[in-house]
Amino acid sequence: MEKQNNLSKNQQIIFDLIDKSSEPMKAYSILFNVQKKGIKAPLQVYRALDKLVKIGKIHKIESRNAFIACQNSSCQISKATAFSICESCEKVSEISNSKLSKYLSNFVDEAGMKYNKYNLEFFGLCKKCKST
Amino acid sequence: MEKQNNLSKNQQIIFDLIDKSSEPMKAYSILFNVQKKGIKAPLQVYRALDKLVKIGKIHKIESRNAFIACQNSSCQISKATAFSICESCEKVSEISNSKLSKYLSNFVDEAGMKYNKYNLEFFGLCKKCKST
DNA sequence: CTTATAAATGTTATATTATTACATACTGTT
DNA sequence: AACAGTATGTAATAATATAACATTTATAAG
Ligand SMILES: [Zn+2]
Ligand SMILES: [Zn+2]
Ligand SMILES: [Zn+2]
Ligand SMILES: [Zn+2]
Repeated sequence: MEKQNNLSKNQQIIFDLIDKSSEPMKAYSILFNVQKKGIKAPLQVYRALDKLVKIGKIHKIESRNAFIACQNSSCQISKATAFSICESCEKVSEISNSKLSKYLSNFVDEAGMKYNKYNLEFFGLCKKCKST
Repeated sequence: MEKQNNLSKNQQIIFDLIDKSSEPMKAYSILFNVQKKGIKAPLQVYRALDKLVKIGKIHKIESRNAFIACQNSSCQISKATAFSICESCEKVSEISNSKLSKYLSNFVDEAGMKYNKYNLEFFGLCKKCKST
């Protein structure tokens, strides 16, 4: 049986906004967009973001300080994330490649250490930007 | 022939500090530590950091907003970085594993796209923290 | 229903990280 | 000397994130 994770009011408002956005959203942009719904302070946004990240509904793009909805219903664990980022238009997509995730999840470093979590960000030019 | 990259005064001061630090340093901690050497403003620090990152002498640990000296003289390109981060003691090491870097540099996503740059951060418990 | 506990909220203030804007100086090349 | 590129100095401000404290709501047990 799956874990239930019903979102609270603020969490739902903020998740809906991020989920319908076509690009990663920054915390203060989120704040601006939900003020009409009664969320007035940064902390209310950050608290919801923290929770949503923890349960894997969204991910943080660390190099951009921005948040994107999980595109990959199976990575609710939020422990193994990979993204492609266009350095020209800033388009971000979540990479869902089982070979890659297996390779990284099973990676053992020179000291024999295994990791329970990783975040990978690839940078390059997206199709559209490459062709122009 | 290699590119020369002589560091300027501020760049050298800041690189030396980061290089001799046993842990990643944050920008304002760097600022505090170099004030006696005449570097007084955040911008002076950030400018030196930008340059040092660009030439690959240091790397930014994105998830920590901190900077670490490159441990791997061969990655001066600063385009292919991988780190292990202990979630308990925050120890960070640069991973130098040619199989991993080849795998990631050659990675092609589902859309056939190749990337010229990546950053990978692994999280877990270091040896010391695991044993306690 | 009552009590206990954890999770979520509201609010103010503040800390931390990073950039804009503008003036000046240094370095190497022609 | 003139030029271009890089680096510096300084002040102000923007953008990102957390601390502290009071209150409320949801969940589960007794
Ligand atoms: Zn995901
Ligand atoms: Zn693009
Ligand atoms: Zn390196
Ligand atoms: Zn540790």
